[in-house]
Amino acid sequence: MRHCTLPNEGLLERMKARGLRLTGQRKILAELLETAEEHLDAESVYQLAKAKDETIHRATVYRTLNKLKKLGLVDELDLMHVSGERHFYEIRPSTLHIHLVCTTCKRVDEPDEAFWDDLKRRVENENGFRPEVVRVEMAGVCAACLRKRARRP
Amino acid sequence: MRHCTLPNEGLLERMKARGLRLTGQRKILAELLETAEEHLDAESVYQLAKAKDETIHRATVYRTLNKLKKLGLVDELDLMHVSGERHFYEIRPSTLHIHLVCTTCKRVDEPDEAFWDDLKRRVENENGFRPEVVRVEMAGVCAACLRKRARRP
DNA sequence: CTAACTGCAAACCTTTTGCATTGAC
DNA sequence: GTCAATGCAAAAGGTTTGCAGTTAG
Repeated sequence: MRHCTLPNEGLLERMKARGLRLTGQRKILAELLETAEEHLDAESVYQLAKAKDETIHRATVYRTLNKLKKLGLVDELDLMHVSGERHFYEIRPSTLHIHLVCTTCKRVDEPDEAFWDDLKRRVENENGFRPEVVRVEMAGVCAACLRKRARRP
Repeated sequence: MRHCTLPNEGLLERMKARGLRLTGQRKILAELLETAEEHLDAESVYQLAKAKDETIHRATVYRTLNKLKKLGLVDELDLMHVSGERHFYEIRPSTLHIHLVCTTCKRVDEPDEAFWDDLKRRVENENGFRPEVVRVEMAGVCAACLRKRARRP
């Protein structure tokens, strides 16, 4: 299991391939999204970007995130509102997102994708629906918090 | 498979059980949420409510939806942004939500929950995570649109 | 060169809040 | 009667847009 660190090489390349111009601002934003250790909302992206380039503007962040979203290079998540109303952005890792959100410590983990094929096959067979992008979000209690809870009940 | 019509008796009763006062406005809102044929966003809820009671105010709709959300009686969904940025509300059917969103016709279906136990058991065994609320959203092509596509390729 | 992109500021839209009043229990 | 809930209006918050200047390709 990994903790939200996708070694997702080549967002910039994929942006270029889709015809986007690789401006300085976009290079910063792409790098931020690629190396993020946690899910970022628009404001966090803006703050981190501003730390690297004082002149970057909120509007640019919004415009870029929207563009990436429309191209399907980035996805917007609410993580079941466990952390309030914020919306988070992440590079689209594949066609599958699985997020385990701990309601106790707010940590988000992304488990391995072992059951993806089962899930997809079942939906295709039983419902005639052909899944293209799948999002699975579970809110619950993570292993660490379960252990803590067991120690101090 | 059903089409987003949950015979979900008793939202009002559950509200009362949680200590909420059953005002005229809340009765209208509860009925709307219970009988909705499709997922409603806040503005739609407001418009439908206004049709039944001219004096009802947006603030009341927001306050009520928030209250229901915090109590876990209602959930907020983005349905993978297939229909833009709108957020939808639905009565929490159980701890499990499965939505199949067709990217072609925008229809949302909710399949039967046969694989729920598998999914939960696997996450619990493989990741030590205890799921409490599970949301599965799939964007793809529904059976009807696949058939249409097959006829006119 | 030129179309795409940016910064800026204003506009926009959705949601929240303070306050006086109303109404459920 | 009391406290929660409402309507109203104003504020807040987050996001988008028009425009003029800049820059990647």
